[in-house]
Amino acid sequence: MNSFSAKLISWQKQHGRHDLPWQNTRDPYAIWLSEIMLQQTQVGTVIPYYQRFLQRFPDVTTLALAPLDDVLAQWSGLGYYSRGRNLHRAARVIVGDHQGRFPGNEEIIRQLPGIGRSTAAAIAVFAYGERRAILDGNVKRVFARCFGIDGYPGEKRNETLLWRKAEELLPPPSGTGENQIDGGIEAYTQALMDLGATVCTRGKPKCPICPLQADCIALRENRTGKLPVPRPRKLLPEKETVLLLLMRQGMILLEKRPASGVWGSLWCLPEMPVSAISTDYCTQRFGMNVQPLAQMQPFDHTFTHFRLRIHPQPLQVASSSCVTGGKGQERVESRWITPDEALKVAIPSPVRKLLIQYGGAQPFG
DNA sequence: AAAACGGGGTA
DNA sequence: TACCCAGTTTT
Repeated sequence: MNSFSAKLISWQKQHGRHDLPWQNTRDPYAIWLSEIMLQQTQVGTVIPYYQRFLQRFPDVTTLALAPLDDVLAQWSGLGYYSRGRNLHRAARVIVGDHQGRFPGNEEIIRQLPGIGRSTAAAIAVFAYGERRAILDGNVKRVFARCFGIDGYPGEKRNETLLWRKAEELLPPPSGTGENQIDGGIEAYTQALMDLGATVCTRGKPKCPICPLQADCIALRENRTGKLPVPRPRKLLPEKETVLLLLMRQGMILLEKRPASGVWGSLWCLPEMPVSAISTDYCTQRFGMNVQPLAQMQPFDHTFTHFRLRIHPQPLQVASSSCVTGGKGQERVESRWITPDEALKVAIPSPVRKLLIQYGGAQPFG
């Protein structure tokens, strides 16, 4: 047992998290679900979704047989809907290609959609006790500080180094040592995650209570604030758009976005160029007679690659309007829906915010 | 306003 | 393989 893993395992037993809903199970399906939900989403947010999801889809077959729309409805509000789509796709692969049994080892797990190297390793560790290295954002931060790794961890060279570290530091295979602790790989893996989430945090790390404080290069050199080094900055282009809140008899119009590009396949408010005049635009595009309603504040939504300034435009649709379509448009799927129902389908977060905000300010309709 | 975050897609 | 992309929250 090397001292690094020994320290972490013993820390985990005393100070780690032990009562998360997906701990204390060996069901690979439940563990898989938790790992996917935990990508890019914090524990506290995940828990209620995780429990609801498992109730509705208790096993992989139930999930595979369900319509995608039902899956995305359960996912609604969690964001990153491609995770939900991949989850559903993977469930169908498991039922179609693996007789409905969750793949029994890391190599096969990793071939499923939505599962990369780190996620596959985490599932294999917690479900099967396989001895595999994980390397998620938390682990990268812990390692970058502890070993004083200079340079952006996403860079190829550093990433290779980090993966090598991650594998070297694994507790030794069970059955080989005298002080082998049972469940070592699980406790070790959980320790790395918990340490990154609760102690070795991005800002204000709690170094005085860290089990690695004696080893940590960043701490010794007073560089915890400098490591890991941030991703190189790029200038963000700015774009602007108008989102139309078309109201008609208490319903609002949503459109399905194209599968590729921003907000792919999500339900969204109709978009209009800022240069257009809303009344003209709606006549042309939808064949609707509309009247502008109360002004709303523009706000920014930041993507990784650009900043989008959104101008919300509420519009009252004359009930006499023809609502079945305008001229020359490709057929985009669209639906009138009550704002309450809209919040239950897969919508991007700025649209969600807008609906909540508008619903709070005005009674819909 | 910046940083993070893990996987997918494409050249 | 080496890029670049997407979507959202936290700090």
